[in-house]
Amino acid sequence: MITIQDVAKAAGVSVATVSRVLNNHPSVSEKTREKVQRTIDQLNYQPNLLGRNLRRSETKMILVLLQNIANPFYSKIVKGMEDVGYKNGYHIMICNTDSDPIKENAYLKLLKNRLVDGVVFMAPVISDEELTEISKNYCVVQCCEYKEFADVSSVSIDNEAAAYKATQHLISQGHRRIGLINGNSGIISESQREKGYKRALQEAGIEIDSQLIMYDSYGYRGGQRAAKYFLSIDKRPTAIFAVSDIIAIGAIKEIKEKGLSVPKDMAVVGFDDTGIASMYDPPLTTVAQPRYDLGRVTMEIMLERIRNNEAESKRVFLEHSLIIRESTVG
Amino acid sequence: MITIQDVAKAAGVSVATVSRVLNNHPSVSEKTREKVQRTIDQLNYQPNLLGRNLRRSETKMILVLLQNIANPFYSKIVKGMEDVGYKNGYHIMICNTDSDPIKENAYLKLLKNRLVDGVVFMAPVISDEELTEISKNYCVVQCCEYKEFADVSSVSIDNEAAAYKATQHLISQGHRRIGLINGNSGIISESQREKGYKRALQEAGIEIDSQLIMYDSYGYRGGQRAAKYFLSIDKRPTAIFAVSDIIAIGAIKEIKEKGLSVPKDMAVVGFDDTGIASMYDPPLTTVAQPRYDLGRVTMEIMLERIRNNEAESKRVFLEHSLIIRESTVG
DNA sequence: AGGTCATATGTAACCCATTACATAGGAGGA
DNA sequence: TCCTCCTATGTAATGGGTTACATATGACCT
Repeated sequence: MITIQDVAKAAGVSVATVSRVLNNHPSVSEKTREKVQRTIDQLNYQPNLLGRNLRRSETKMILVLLQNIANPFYSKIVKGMEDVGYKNGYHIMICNTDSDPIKENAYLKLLKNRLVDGVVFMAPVISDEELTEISKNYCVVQCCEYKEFADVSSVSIDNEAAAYKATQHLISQGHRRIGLINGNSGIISESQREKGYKRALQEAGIEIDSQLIMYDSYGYRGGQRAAKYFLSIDKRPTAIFAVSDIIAIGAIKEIKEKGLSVPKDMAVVGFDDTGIASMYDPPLTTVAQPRYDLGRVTMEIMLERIRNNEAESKRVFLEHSLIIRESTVG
Repeated sequence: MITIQDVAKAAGVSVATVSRVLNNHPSVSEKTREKVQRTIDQLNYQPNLLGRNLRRSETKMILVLLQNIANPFYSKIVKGMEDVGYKNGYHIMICNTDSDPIKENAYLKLLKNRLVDGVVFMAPVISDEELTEISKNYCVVQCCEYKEFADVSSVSIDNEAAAYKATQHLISQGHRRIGLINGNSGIISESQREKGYKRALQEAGIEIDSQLIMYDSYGYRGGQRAAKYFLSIDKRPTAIFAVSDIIAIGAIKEIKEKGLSVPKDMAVVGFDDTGIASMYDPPLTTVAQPRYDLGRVTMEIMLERIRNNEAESKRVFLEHSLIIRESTVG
């Protein structure tokens, strides 16, 4: 392996000068710079970042902890983070936690052991207090899901307002019995979306019927199960608001399988506007999150925090929008 | 920051002894070990991995280069890699290349700069020669897609045989005019699958009609465009083999939109058995790859190579299977 | 000429953990 | 008692950069 020493010797200068050339330090004469650069090129020298990282005590790596990359919701968010990181010389490291606290903890070691300069939590399972504590010593930002009582920056949409808008849309289509298929993993968006759903009903003078609120796992099967239940009850709903596209699609599949039509017999709204929403049959009405920007802003806040460790934590909410497609409008 | 020096001082031993305790070196007396461990716990000392990495010249990180994590095909593969890596103390770093040679090259710097111990290519854009060259000095494995003439280990399925089987299935359903929707990105699976498609036709005594072979970008739109074309030509095909599920779904959407039925008017086969295949309406007949195992085996070969740098490169082919659903069978 | 100052470069400490080698101290045998 | 050998521990070199500080060189001024 070629080291800075080898380059220094070959170029007839000291390692300090080579280092200065590598880092574009101004106090190197043009002549020397050229000579050193030529030697670097000749030897095809690549600085060993392990040495640099140790000395600088930084790695220019950001860890992104998400539940599972299988979730199509994440891809554009990660893209936003990557683009901003890349521009600033940072690399992104994506890791699946499977919402397993043990795994999450294992990855947090990378932070504590200085192998990454910061961590983005997409769905923290750690407690509010621990998260706040970690944030005192390390750079942490939350994206989309966040811990309400943790004093740690977060970037998300206003889930309550988004759910309110989605439910209102169903009401405006004449629906009075509207089912909610919520997740059951205890993340903050669930309770916020339920609040928005309830507020829309209340404001429209519709009584909240706990029979119409189902909790199941995120995913296709959860949607199928919930829809099956809704179709089985006495006064079945005429519309469903599902807190994710995949849940909504599971529900639609179930409804169609029963020989019913979407949206005529049952309207369905999803959430996230993942790729499948527009591809499905019928195309899905859904709440679009500004995914790229969620990632972009998250990374901007992260870099700000890395540069100024004293930066105050903040909550940022980005705009969402309701995308109306054929699953709710005949 | 607490260093090994602090621990040594507090415990009244040398740094060497602390290091030995950290690394479970046998030549430490039980008494000393306990004393040091107590101090470590008391100070909540976390070894700085930057120091360790520099000294050991390894980072226990593996870089996985894929085109884009948005592709649902990857998630289980990555899971397989992670599980094996995790068990062996390795972390996985996922990076999107967008098939951009510049980005790919930038990430390869992480390898050359020693920031990762190895690289998995899921879709190399680099040339066969360069790849072979890199593999001489660094640990590299290819997964799913690979460079045919690069002397670098790879793990994949037999794409030719899989496409042969898929096409044969359509033939067995009585189809004689079978369209192929292939990708146009030049990866090896494209030509292999086309070969398999052609072989199945030839063996069944069906003439190959170049009118029935379309090349478009991977993705929903590509599928739609190709289907639109197939529906417009004179002697339209009665079945389509698409080289990815998303392409197939784009095609189905287009077919249904024209008021035709799948599979009655047009049967469709996809590839990969991604989640959407079973969720779609109709559920999609597709070729399932052993995705978890592809990842698992890839990582096993990687670790083998890391441990024994002299290990020979090899090509591993895992079993695939055709999953028949309603998009081809009434 | 002598002094001041800026520029360019070198020397060596430093980041933190690992480990080869050295050594102290105790056990056991002659 | 003296010697050998083993165990436990310490000392210091090491990995590859970065950078504070020291110094050499030369320009410019009086």
